[in-house]
Amino acid sequence: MIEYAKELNPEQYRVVTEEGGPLLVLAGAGSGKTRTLTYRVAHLLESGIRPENILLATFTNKAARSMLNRVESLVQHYTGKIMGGTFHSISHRILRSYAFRLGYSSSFSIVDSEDARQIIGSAMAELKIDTKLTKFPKNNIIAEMISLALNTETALEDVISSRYPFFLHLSAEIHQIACLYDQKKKDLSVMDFDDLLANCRRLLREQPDILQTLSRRFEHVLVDEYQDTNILQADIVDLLASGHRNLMVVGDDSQSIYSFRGANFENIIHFPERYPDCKIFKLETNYRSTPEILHLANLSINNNENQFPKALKAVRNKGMRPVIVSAQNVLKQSDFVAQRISELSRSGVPFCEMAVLYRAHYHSMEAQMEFVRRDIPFDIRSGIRFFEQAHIKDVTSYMRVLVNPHDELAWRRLLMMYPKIGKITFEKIWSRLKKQDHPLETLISESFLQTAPKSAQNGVGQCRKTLLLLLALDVPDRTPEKIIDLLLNKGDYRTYLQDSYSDAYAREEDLIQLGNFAARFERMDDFLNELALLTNMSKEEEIEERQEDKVILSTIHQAKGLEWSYVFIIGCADGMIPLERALREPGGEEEERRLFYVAVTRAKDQLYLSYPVLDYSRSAGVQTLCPSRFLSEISPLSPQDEHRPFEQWALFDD
DNA sequence: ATACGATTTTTTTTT
DNA sequence: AAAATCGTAT
Repeated sequence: MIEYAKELNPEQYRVVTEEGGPLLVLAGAGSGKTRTLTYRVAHLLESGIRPENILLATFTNKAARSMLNRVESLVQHYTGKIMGGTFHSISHRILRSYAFRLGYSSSFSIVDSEDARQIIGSAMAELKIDTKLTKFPKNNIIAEMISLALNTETALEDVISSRYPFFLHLSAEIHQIACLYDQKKKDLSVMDFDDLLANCRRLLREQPDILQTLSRRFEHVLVDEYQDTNILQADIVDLLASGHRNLMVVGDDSQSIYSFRGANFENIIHFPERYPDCKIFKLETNYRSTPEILHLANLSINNNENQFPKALKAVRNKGMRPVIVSAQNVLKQSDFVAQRISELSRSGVPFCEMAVLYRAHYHSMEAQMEFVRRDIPFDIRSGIRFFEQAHIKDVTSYMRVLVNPHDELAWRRLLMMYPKIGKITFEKIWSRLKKQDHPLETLISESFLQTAPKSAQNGVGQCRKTLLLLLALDVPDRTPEKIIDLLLNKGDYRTYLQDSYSDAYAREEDLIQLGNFAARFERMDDFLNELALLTNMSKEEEIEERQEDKVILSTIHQAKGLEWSYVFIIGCADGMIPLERALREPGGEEEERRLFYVAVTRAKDQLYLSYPVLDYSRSAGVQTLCPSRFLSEISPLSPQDEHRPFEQWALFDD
């Protein structure tokens, strides 16, 4: 038996042991939110709820996994599985069973954003839209518009007029593209990320029997990071909880940082209106940070109008005041960070207790170089995601055509790797292939080779050879691991890698790791579908959960929910955070301030805020930067004042 | 006509 | 660093 009263504080204890019904938990940063949630699940299990009757929606799959692992170690013996994961992965699993009720094949596949962009691109080509004559938005911008319209439930026209007013005159064309995009997805039998949510909601809304089955199955619904849900996700939750109303949502409106993808923190603000009988709990004791760090965080977030009033209380002993460092330029800034990290390391702090956070990936470039130069071990949690890298997508496209020979996007990627096959030649080949019942067999037939476009025959021949090798594998042997091995050692992919990339060897290692990772899945199509939803983790995270002693470099977004003893926030200049571009969005400044708040509250012991005075960008040239408004607005006092929430360090040249 | 290499631009955040 | 664009070679 777990001794709840001993292991939890009174605030947490009440949440954990509260009966069912709608519950809203406002959990400030560092208040033990995850702990509360895990103990609540444990408590439900101990009170006799069966695991399969619990649904736990989290913001990342990793968060769900680690929470469920913790539950498992709390409650020793339980069998069955709790359904946990992101809304996307939960929706995905639901749709696997019921997509046929919406007219989809139950073997639909998931396209990631790159694939989605491709489809939109081909829709644009098909509509003969001239992207040259009039300045037409690029396909990724169109994708953004369509996605935002769906996730915020606004008409495409309204999204364009509020966020992309300069393209308003093109909204008719854009609308056409969106329709054709939808059509194409249906024809290809694929869903994009948004479709997963939209279709799941539609299923629950339109099919009362399914809603009944599912809402009876999930007797208790728990939602983490509720402030980052969008309307679709909130609706899905409401629907699933519509019978029993055992719904607990946990979140912190001050940490809502995903409005760019449709998250609406009003979901959490208006929760009490949607559930007038809900009970509201507040977790306001911060165990993480020193009072000095918390003071700075509180001062900053108080500049936001739109929020629940809250007062985070620090319980830790006094520590060091946060430090502001102004460096002449980005190089000096990374110099300082690296220098300080070395000093801390020499004084015995492990690297993994330190993190460098920034607003945008490209802010971290100089720091990366400096760390390499000084041999500081580090791990980057931003930039191109592991599963989205070209070589990963290359080898999985072989797997995709084996699983589904009608997968146009996979064929496209695969064929275009071969010499003399570009966009046009692919279209020619595909226009013949797609009419076939068995495209794979057709492509490897002798006769097809002869009728292929002359210049491409060599390429098609090579491709055919490789595919024949793959097909020679017995079906039980056709695992990702074996396929990767074969492509590298017998096929031509290793040569291709070496010809195309300077870091071919590192990419080869990635592929081996991918093979290991894939071994977790029983079926290859499961693996391929999950892949699209897993794109977010760095390889170490996802593939091998090894904890290494490395400094973490991360965007603030990816740092959500994590903590380190020593945190460096670089680029604390106006224009970098708040990012100039983000300020143009409605509500942009407040969202950026929340982002800053999230960054600051990651720190346990020491917080360093640095910014470069001079910055160079190709578009604007050399620019003088000011300290972030989030710093200047909380320090009206003179620099010498002892009551400033931070102290300022000067850098000296060596 | 097409592929492909060189050059230029362009960077938010992510399921 | 990657994508988009441009110019050249085939």
